[in-house]
Amino acid sequence: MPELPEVETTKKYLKKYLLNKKINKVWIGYPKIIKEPDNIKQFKEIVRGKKITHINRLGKYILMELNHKYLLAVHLKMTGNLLYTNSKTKQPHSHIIFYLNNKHQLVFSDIRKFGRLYAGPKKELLKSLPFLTLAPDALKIKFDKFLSRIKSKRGKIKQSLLNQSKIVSGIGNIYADEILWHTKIHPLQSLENLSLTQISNLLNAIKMVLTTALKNKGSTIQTYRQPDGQSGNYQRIRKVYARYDLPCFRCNTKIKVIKISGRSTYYCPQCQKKI
DNA sequence: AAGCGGTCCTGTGTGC
DNA sequence: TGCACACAGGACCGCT
Repeated sequence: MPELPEVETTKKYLKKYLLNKKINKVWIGYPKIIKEPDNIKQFKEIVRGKKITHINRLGKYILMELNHKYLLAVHLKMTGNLLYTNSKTKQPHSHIIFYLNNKHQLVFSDIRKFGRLYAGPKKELLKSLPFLTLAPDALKIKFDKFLSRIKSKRGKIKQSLLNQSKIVSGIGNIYADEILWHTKIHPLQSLENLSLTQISNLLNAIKMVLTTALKNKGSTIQTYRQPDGQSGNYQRIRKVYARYDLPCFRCNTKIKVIKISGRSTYYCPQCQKKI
């Protein structure tokens, strides 16, 4: 699933329903999901009996603060979901279940099992990888910082947007393509050749695309669901992602697809020219 | 520094 | 219909 808009949508929902709830019990069906600490007994000890005191987002991670002192962090990777339910029947692909003190459960489900959970003392966890190296949030960064980060790095724009520690954090494959289409920048454009105007347009497009996606509760291409099971809507208004051979909304040229570091990259060969 | 290919997994769609 | 293969919202790792 999930990039910043999907993670933020999930976070907002959880914040509404999970705050001040206590975790009574944890069920672990697939231990490899637990990345930190390395044994699941310790994981259960950290989490069990704790109250959820804050819920935040850091890049594509959801952070749940427990008793003001510990953190439970979740990365959904490609197909992970956090579902909030009071259903007694276990859904397929449920790997971790947190039983709460209000007859509800927080369920981590994930078809491909790439998602990961972390738990530990707050300060220590945030000082450890991968949290330590995350770039500023794509929705919060100011222009000066954005500019200086781009100017101090090299590489191609698409890969750079996907790299969570390079310029900003939160952008993934769908929104990188959407952002580049809106700014008319070719995905293989080098950072060093970006003009000041292009950099300014880029930041505006990042904020506009992510904010619009957020308003639409993210994109559901296949598996992303909000914690109540509902789909997002941004896929309906996307401009390029997964529109191979369809006409560009600006110029009618057929959308092309290429591979960039193994990821499908959609762009308009007419609007998005490389400099 | 940056860029690859491989890896972790399961499900779905396509073409023969 | 059956089967093989490519591909999917992410991100490490090891190598060049």
